[in-house]
Amino acid sequence: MYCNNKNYSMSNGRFAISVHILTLLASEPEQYCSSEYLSGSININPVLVRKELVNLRNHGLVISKEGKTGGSTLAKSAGLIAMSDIYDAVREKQFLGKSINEPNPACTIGRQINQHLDDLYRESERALMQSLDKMTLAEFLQKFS
Amino acid sequence: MYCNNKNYSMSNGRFAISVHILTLLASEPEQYCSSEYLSGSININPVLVRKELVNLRNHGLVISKEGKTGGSTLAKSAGLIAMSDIYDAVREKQFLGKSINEPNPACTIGRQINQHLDDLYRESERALMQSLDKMTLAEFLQKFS
DNA sequence: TATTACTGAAATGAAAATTGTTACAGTTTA
DNA sequence: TAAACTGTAACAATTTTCATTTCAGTAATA
Repeated sequence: MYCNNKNYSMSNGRFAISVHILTLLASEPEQYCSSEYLSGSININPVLVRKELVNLRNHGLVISKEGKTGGSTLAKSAGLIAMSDIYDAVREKQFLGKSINEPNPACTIGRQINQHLDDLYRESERALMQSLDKMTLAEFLQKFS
Repeated sequence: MYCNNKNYSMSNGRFAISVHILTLLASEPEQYCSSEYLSGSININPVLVRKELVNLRNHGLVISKEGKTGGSTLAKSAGLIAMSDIYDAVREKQFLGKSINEPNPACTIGRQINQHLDDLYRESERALMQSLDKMTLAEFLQKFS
């Protein structure tokens, strides 16, 4: 849908942070939550929250409003957002990673390994996505008592 | 089986590097390959290769021999090594990651999110492993012409 | 219309993680 | 004893991640 390959490299906290943001928004439907409020629960800097919100917005998961009383809210019902949508929004590069350096093209193995890793990753990421398809944000929220 | 949580944090190139190492070893059965040779194909520092070999050895995937004519070789037939075994060897922490900071325990969502993320990760990682189970190192090697 | 409370975004810095390098003791072969 | 390796530590360089500051722009509202 949209891809901002600017600064991030799919990795650490981004999925967790986006899930956290969206869960908070889902728990306060009809409300616009400020980045300050969100960052208070996640315990990270509000500017980072706003950066994640840019991405979630670009992927059609949240809507933001500027100005006083501004903030963010879910762009659609939590029942219509799957965990795989969130994964898809934060995903970049290949989830199992590649070596930073180019393998040796003079070597039979080195010359082809990235192609074959790509194939393997594609297949296993598909399995991962299928699993993440099974839970919606609404179902995830229900776990919180 | 074994876990060396010393310096690494499951992430980027390690899976790819370990697959590369093992593919090279599988392509030269009956031989002990030096870390120099392996690093030449991967295009990384031989010391890094030796560090990965420590891990693969600890997980029972390779055997190494010291001294002149030393090097490493597969500990078992490539047909008996699944990609999931390699994933398992390099895996650490949670593959989708957590925020570095502790979420706010005073918040209903913050207090429980890590527990629920754990559950989600466990389930989706199981799906990933099942997918990686399907290919052996021998099958992977066959793709190289 | 001035104030307040937000977002959006850039720029910069600090901290952490990753990768590279050097060095050298120990092992085995010949 | 020399040569060619492994094993490992220590440290440097690089890259990535996360935090902070700052400020322009927007919208509500008193």
